[in-house]
Amino acid sequence: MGAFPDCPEPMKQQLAQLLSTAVATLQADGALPADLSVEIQLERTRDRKHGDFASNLAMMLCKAARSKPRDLAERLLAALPASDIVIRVEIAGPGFINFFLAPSAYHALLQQVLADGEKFGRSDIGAGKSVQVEFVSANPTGPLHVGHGRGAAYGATVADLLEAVGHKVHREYYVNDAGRQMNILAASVYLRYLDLCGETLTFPSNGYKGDYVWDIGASLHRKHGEALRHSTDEVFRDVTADEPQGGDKEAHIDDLIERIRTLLGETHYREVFDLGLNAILENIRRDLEEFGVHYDAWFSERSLTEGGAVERALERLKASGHVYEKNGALWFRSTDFGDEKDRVIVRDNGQTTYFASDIAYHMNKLERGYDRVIDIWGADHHGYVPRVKAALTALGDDADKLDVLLVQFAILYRGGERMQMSTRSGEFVTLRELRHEVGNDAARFFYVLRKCEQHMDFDLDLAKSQSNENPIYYIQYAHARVASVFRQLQDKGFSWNPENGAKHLDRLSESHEDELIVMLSRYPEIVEAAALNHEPHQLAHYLRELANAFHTYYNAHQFLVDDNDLRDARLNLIQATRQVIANGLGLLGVSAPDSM
RNA sequence: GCCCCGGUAGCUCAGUAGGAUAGAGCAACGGCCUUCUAAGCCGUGGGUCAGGGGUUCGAAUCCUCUCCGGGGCGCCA
Repeated sequence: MGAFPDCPEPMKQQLAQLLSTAVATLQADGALPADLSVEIQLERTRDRKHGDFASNLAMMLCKAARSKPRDLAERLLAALPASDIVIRVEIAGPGFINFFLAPSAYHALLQQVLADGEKFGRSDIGAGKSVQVEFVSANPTGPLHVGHGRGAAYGATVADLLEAVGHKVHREYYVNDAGRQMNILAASVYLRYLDLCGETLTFPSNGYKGDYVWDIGASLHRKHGEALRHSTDEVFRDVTADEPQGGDKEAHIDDLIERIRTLLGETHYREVFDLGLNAILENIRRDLEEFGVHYDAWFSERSLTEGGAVERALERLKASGHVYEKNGALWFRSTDFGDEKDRVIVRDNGQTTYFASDIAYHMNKLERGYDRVIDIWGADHHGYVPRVKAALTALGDDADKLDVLLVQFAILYRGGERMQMSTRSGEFVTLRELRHEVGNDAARFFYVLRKCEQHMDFDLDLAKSQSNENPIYYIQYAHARVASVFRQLQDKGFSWNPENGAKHLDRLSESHEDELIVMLSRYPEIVEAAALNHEPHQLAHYLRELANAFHTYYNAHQFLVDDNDLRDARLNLIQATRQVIANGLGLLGVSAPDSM
């Protein structure tokens, strides 16, 4: 443990070490095949009658040993080296090896929590490996809505967890600042501007209808007055009819974009475009920042095109021989790599597709030398995974370095009715509204309470009306209660002597105390599992259990007792509890208040 | 049609790379505040783990089929 030379190996690792020594001994004796590679499995027991940790090792190896599980367990037990932290080992059931830990092991752990403080639970098992995590990356065509919130909370927490276990994490937002959607936004802004100039027009059915588009149109008007105004007749001349008028909504908006572009000229058009882009991007940035979601980089899609990266990616693909021309377009033969069909990378009109940019982007990510690259996408993009991996493989890159984590939708209900989440129609609940309604803490916690592949039903009315019953308050309350106890210390004429407490931890003999200490000792294992499996919900659930153990203890026993030794020992315990809750909530981006 | 995710208590969900008698919250019911914050605690009831078949010492967990729900299958991004 290079980063923390003072802290002993976690209990679990120590026990695993004992078992592997025993296995090696049996292998030397010929009781087990020498070439057998053994993976030690140890797990927390569900019932303390079975000790603290259990291993199914004997049952796993009984075939290789040509022996009954219980017999093998006996031999393993005999070969087990002595250890300070183990008080007893038993064989139980079909052949489980159950470890009972010494109280001193738990007492040492308690002191370690106090000594490590906010570092407790962190580790360096990530060994400094670099990981890039890209998440949210919503198109800057409108404010973030509650659907994006899940990706934001999940991505931020996964990133923080990975950092906590020793990875070097780079958080990135991919800004889709090129492409058709942004042009539609620019056109929408311009049309709202014309409206404010006094023009009468029918807004395209495919335009962005949200109120924020009016706002951007208004700031365009403030800046330029009527200088950019063109008559409705001029703008809509020769434009394909919109769908409600019996035409084609896609052609209608595309024609409008071209028309507006021509009328404004490239400079002014770009100005309108950038005004929309920057206004929305700034809004998104602030929103995420307020949500406790921070980025190291905002990566522009346009920079890929302008910097020649797309061109370079296409050249490399061509050189790989997996590209062909058909119907005037350029295709990538992704079927060579298991994709279900080939994909266009340059359209017949000469424009590169979004996919082409994405190939260039992922090429760029790998060129930056990360050990791992994690993309967090909405589940609706799942079909996209094979083609991106196919492209990386075709480029000669290691596609296995890329992990795509798919986050299922949060389905929003209000008044029992399902709500649509369409940026285009302007009908959506923004992330900001949600944060204001239920608070940042509750929102962050709620989003990571379920594993990412689980669909999420989110009843807004319920979240609002029951905000006091949200589990987050239960956890925060436990933290506040500890703080409150310490505030009461002086009022009662006591003081806390942690050194004295450390000397009398054996006074913590109540079953509630025992259970709480065991819960605390699990924390490093939980952080590790949550990080490596990208499952923040494990930490969220753990914290609830920890809070439960604390509340139960709180109700059963008085901490501020007259007995100095017992009082100090109990204060050590609850201070450690407070520390672990604060650390865990911190990793989830949730505050740990001292009073509520 | 093909692909991805899900189906566990009335509701919302956990179940740790198969492990010992299936858990929690909410909802329901019954208790606990002259004592460190009752946003709390204690207790009760509630389940053919969607269904069939298979794999093995052992399956909610792995394989397979069926049924149900959500999403995806563009020269859109």
